[in-house]
Formats: sequence, structure tokens, C-alpha cells
Amino acid sequence: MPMARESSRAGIADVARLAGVSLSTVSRAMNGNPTVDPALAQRVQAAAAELGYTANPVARSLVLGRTQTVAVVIPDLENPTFQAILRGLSRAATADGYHVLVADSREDLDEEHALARTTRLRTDGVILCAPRMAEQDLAQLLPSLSPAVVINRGPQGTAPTVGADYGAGMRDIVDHLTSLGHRRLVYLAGATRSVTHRARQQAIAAAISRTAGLEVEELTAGVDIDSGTAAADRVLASGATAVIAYNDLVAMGLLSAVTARGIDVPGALSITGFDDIPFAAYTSPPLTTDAVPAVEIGAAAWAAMHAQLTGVAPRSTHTMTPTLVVRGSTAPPSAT
Amino acid sequence: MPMARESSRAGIADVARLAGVSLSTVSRAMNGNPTVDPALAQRVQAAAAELGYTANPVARSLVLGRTQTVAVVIPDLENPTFQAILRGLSRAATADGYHVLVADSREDLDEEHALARTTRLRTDGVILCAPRMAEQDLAQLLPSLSPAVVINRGPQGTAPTVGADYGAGMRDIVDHLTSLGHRRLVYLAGATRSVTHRARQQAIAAAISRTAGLEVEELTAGVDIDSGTAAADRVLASGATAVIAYNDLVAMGLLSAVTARGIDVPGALSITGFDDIPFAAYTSPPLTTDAVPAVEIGAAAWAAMHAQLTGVAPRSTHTMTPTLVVRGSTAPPSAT
DNA sequence: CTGTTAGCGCGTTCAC
DNA sequence: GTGAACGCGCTAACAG
Repeated sequence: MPMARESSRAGIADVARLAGVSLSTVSRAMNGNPTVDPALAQRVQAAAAELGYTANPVARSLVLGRTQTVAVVIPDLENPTFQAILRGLSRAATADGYHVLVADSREDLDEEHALARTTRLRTDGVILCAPRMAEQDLAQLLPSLSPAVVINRGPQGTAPTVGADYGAGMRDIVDHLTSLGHRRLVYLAGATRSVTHRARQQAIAAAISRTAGLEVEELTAGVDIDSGTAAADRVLASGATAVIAYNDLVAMGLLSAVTARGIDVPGALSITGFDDIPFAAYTSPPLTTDAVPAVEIGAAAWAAMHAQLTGVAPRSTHTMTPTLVVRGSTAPPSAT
Repeated sequence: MPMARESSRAGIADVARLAGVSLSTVSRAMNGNPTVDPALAQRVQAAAAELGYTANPVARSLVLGRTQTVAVVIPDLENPTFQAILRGLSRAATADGYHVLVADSREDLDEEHALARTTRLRTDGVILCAPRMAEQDLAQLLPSLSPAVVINRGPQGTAPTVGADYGAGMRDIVDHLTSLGHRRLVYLAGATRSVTHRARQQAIAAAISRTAGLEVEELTAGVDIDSGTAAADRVLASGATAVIAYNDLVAMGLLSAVTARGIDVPGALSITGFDDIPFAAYTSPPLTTDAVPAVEIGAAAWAAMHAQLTGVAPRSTHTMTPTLVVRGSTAPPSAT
């Protein structure tokens, strides 16, 4: 006994029946195949419209071998920089008719690995934002992800890379501080196992060997506001006249904590951030920082993915140069 | 002439061959079907492990009729509140083994509609965050989305709703301001077609009829920092002693602009925000605002979706109460 | 130009 | 307890 027709979506067979044609003709008409008689195509389109028919994307994905979806693996959805990358990526992908699957690895290295692999199975490629993953793990993971795009890491053999030049940014920051007259600095390190941390370290080392009398003490903090707050006492005890925070969040936490202790910024202490998150301009004083074009990085990452998806060779590495943004949190050291 | 075996992923047939069993047995063993001989199951697992086999999720989706993925439609990925909702949702969904597709409608009403429908086709349900969509459009859209969850809107007939009580929050804010002695307020309205705007308006109206001598002028602004900045002159011209900004972003823009004009906040003007975004505590002065538990809303939205997905009846409406957070941007009016 | 046939990779009835 | 056959909904070869 036939079941009553379910009220579920119309399938290609329903359209074929209504239009009085075969399944293939419906398929062809719906996909704009030019070998279909215009009159028939019209009839099919009309029938499809009447039934509200749209081809089932899952079935198409199975037969076509592509899902029109890419995965983005991100270490922390709470970080404004990753949010901006996601935003730029999402909008660019949408413009090209692709969907975006987000996966927040919550800074968990194992999770990162697993998420990348599992999401890859239901997508056409993955954009991997994994700053702390060991280079070796990454190299081993990437082939199974292909096509992939790597964000904010050095050149990879198997996947294009998009990112900012953190070394150049750090150089600008140090130069800015030294040209103001600072000689005793603190670098508040964040993710010490990250690639961008090492780029910063190298830039600092280069600046030291270039600038007479420059001393930079490295203190370990973290990557968020709280870690900046927590570092305040150590920073003040260091005797430095300026501090280079790992990023804007750390800088904000530090700024807030030292201000609460009655320290004048930038009068008694200069502070710099990194990234130029949207709120960096609204602290008090507004933060001097280095602007990383995160939205553009996201868009470029999509471009690199889209190129691979369409069989075009992407740029193997796309590096954007951040820009120093001098605001109110830096000034010459007080003449003690 | 047979093609050389492609280096693509192992399929269920490869596992069956290696284990010396049929396709069905592999399928059953991989899905933990208890009717499989333990010894065989072992062999299959071993073969699968050796080949690195994982069932193709797309094929499973087609046959099972579920994708283990949900879509989240959001008006603006740049807004910290939506980011927090997404974060809470994403983490909760991941914990239950689901994936999340994000769609940024960029405040475009047509796009919102289209995105919801198309993403629904490749997912098992959609969480819709569409504060400005007309009630009628929504009612018409929802059935085709089922199962769906609606965020920050009044009760819907066909889908559970999760959100915050913006009216209660606004009441707290107005009461806070009046108890400080303010009588001439400005409400800087944002998305005037949004549901939460109307809830705020009603709360304000109620406060006016309850509080002797209270006047509230409504000015139209927007929902972002720039619109707060742009409203500064109008706010100052109004003669109000306190302003209720639509959200924290507007409040921050306004705060920044009036401070730049030499106005003392809260001495000469009190300002309140709404949402309590992560940076509200770091403005100068820190923002008095009403904390909307956005991450929890995201988690609750997932819970409502998960319930529907597992055949459990979800709470038809889940309303969270925001909390007033008094910080430094409000004070008694100056005794002019 | 159109219809018929054969899969895409898997889960799941049905017989054995 | 296990295998063979069918079908999820669609597209792409192949005939006609």
C-alpha cells in the first residue's frame, strides 16, 4: 500500500513528471546546459518553479565530488583577529558561491589536527589557521588536506600560505620606540611556540644588534586580556620604559592594570600592541599598534583556495605588510 | 586497460576486500552494530585502521538524510554580540558532534532569506538570527526551514526562540539613570525595525508613565561605532543629561566623540550601552551597560536545535535576563 | 536534441 | 550472524 506522499521537498522526478520530460532533461535544464531545446527548458523551469524545486545539494555533492563548501579551522573564535580573518574569508567565499564551515579548535593542538581532517571530508578544502602547530605535524597533515591554505606561517611545500609579515611589523614598532628615545624595553611574549612569535623575536634581535644601547627583556605572558593584566607587576618591576605587548589584547589588559596602579601611560610607560583590532583606537590612551590587515588576509586566503579549486595555480605565498599606527600610548621616556 | 589505482581515499570496498567480508559487514562493524561477530568486527576495524578508512560523510548524508551540520545565519559577523552567539553555539554543537556552517547576511534582508533557505538544504536545521526581518516574512520562511531556532525575537508558532529580555534590560538602565537623578534622557535608537528596538521602546514608555518628570527623546543612530560618533552633535544639542545608546558599539562611538569635544563623561553626560561586549570594561570611563549573555544564548540555541534533531520537544521560548553592570560612564547629573 | 542506463559511496532491508 | 540487492537524488556517459 503506497504511503501518502510525504510533504517533503519536491525531487527531480516530480519536476520531470510535471514537465513531461525525463530526469536528465530536467537536470540539464536546471544546470543551464545549452543543448536543451529552449522551449523545453522553459517548461522545465516553469515546472521547477511551480514545485519550488531545487536540486538536492547533498546528492549533487556525492555525484560531482564537490560540496561547494570549505572549512576554516581557527584556534579561537574569541580572538578579534581570527574573527576578522573569518569575516573576510566568509564574505569572499560567499561572493563566489561557496559556503563556509567553521571549526573552533579552542587552542587544542590535537583537536586542531582532528578537526582539519574530519571537516575536510565534508568540504572541498580547508583553510588552516594553526599558529602553534609544530612544523613537522603540519607538514605531515597538509597532504591529506589538499587543497589547503595555511594562514600566518612560513612557506609550506604543499600548500599556499597567506599571512602578515610580523617581523617587519615588529621592526617598525621597535624603531618607533627607539626613535622616541627608549632603550630599555620589555617584550611581553604570547604564544611562545607560535611562528609569529619567532618572527617577532628575530626582529627584536636584529634591532638590538642595530641599535646602540638597546636592551629588550622578554617576559612571558599570553594572548588575551587577562594575561596582560597579570603581567603588570612584572612589567613594572623590570624598570623598562616601554613595553611591546604580544597583541592588542595583552596591551589592553596591561594598560588597564598599570593605569589602575596610578601609572601614567604614556608618560611613565609606553605600551604598544599588535594587530590593530577594532577597539584599539578606543582605549585610553588609544593604542599605538601595528595594523595587520586581517580581513584582507581572510580574503586572500579564499582567493588562494578558490584558485586551487578552479585549477589555477595560486601564489605559493602571499605576505601582507602590516602598518604602524601611532596613537596615544607611546611617547618619549620621562626624563628621570 | 585498468587505470592505476588512484591515490584517493580508501572506500568501504577496499576495507571489505582487505578484511575478506562483504560491504554490509564493514558498514555494520564501523557503525558498532552489535549483531556482528566480535572477531569479524575486530578484523574489519583493523583493516579500516590500516587503510585509514573513514566513511564518506557525503554519502552517509545522502542515505541517512542527515548531514550532522547546522547552519547559523547571522546579520553581521563584525558585531561582537553575534560573534559571541556564534562562539557559544559552535562550541556546544561541536561537543555534540555537529558541524556549523556560518552565513553572514551582511544586514541584507533578501540575502538573509535566501541564505537561510539554501543553507538549510545542506544542513539539518538552521539557527536564524534575523532581528530586522518582518514578522510576516519570518512566519512564512520558518516552515521551510524546520527544524529551526530563532534568536532574539518574540515567540514563534513554528520554531523555538532563544533570546534575552531586552525590555527588562532597558528598564534596569532607565531606572538606574533616574535613580541617579536624571530626568532628561536621549535614547539613541539603532535598528529601528528590529524586534529588540521595540522591546526597548516599550520599556522606555513604561518608565515614562511610571516616573514623574521623566522625558526621553528618541534620536536615530545606528548599530555600530561610527553611528555613535555621528550622533554626538545631536546628542549634545538635545540638552539631555544622560544618553541610552542602542548598544555598546554606539555608546563607544559616542563616548569617544563627546570626549574629543571636551565633554566630561560621566560628569557632564552619562552614557549607557547594551550587551556588555568584551571591550565595554576597557573604555575610559568603563561603560555602564546591560550584560546580555550572548555565549549562553548561543549554547541555548544549540540545545533547542539539538532537542529537535533528536526528537525531543525543545522549550518553545527560552528567555535570559540580562544584568545591569554599573561602571564608570554614569553618575548623577551635574547640578547646573 | 532527448531518453535510458549506470553509477557516486554508503546504509539497510531482505533472504540465507 | 552474514551477504546480495536495492535505493538515497542526482549527473554523465551512451544511445537513439
